[in-house]
Amino acid sequence: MNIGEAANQVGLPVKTVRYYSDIGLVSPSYRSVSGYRNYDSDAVKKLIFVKRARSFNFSIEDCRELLDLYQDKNRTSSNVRRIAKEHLVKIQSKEAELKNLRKELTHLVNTCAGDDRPDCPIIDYFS
Amino acid sequence: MNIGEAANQVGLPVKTVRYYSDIGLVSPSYRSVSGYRNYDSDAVKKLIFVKRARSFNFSIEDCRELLDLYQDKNRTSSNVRRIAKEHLVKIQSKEAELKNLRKELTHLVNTCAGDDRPDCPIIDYFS
DNA sequence: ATAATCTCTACACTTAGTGGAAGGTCAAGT
DNA sequence: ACTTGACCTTCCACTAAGTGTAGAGATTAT
Repeated sequence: MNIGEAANQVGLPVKTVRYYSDIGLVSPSYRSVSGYRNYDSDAVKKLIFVKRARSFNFSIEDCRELLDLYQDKNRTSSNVRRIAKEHLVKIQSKEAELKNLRKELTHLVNTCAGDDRPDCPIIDYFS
Repeated sequence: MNIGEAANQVGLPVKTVRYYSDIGLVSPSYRSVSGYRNYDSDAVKKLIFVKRARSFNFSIEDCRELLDLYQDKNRTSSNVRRIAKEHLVKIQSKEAELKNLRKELTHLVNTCAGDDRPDCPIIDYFS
């Protein structure tokens, strides 16, 4: 199928599928004589795989590695687990960071009167 | 003082301070004849202000707005509070999203044996 | 005078795409 | 056969917030 239908089936913008093709993440199964990208069901599966992995915030490079493992019949689950765990650590630290930010900012917002006077603890805090 | 000393006092890389100058966020107080940026204590204060606001993940454009309010003696704290609250909403939704990701991924990682066999619930989940 | 350090501008690169321009292709309708 | 419209192609520019590097000029120390 052409890129439009593939993108439609997967639920990604055509532009994104073309981008994945450009960077060699998911290549079309072949090109037509006139240069049209053609995706078979295998390529579509890879696109879906990448879409899911991306929805977990795995980077493109992570996806590349996971995709390799996905296709590798000799893979070991420990490899996949390693990537996932490394990613988990990043997510956890980002989550903790945001939690702190949220707490501090909530406090500042609650302390700020938010009226027509110029006094503002938020500004003061940053100054 | 020159950019190096200013950057040092503020605790930002020289590159970043130069960048802030380039985008007109914090301009040096003047330029020397030879073109060197010169930062007075007022400019340094602005840099510190921006550094703090950035550490709260406020975008550059937010910082621009906050900086305007910081300098505006006729400001109302409600303006500042509005920006902060909008930002807080973004932080909260991002935090919630990461929390979900973390939970799901934790589950997947825990379910995965991580041994030398190819069976992997993480890969399965993405497929 | 010379070497070391500091600064300047300008350009490229990063992530993961998105938007648009200019042009080629394909199927359907007239 | 011709045209229209939808679809496809490549290429370039843009996003956020800087960072890295190159080449050149300025300042400071020896």
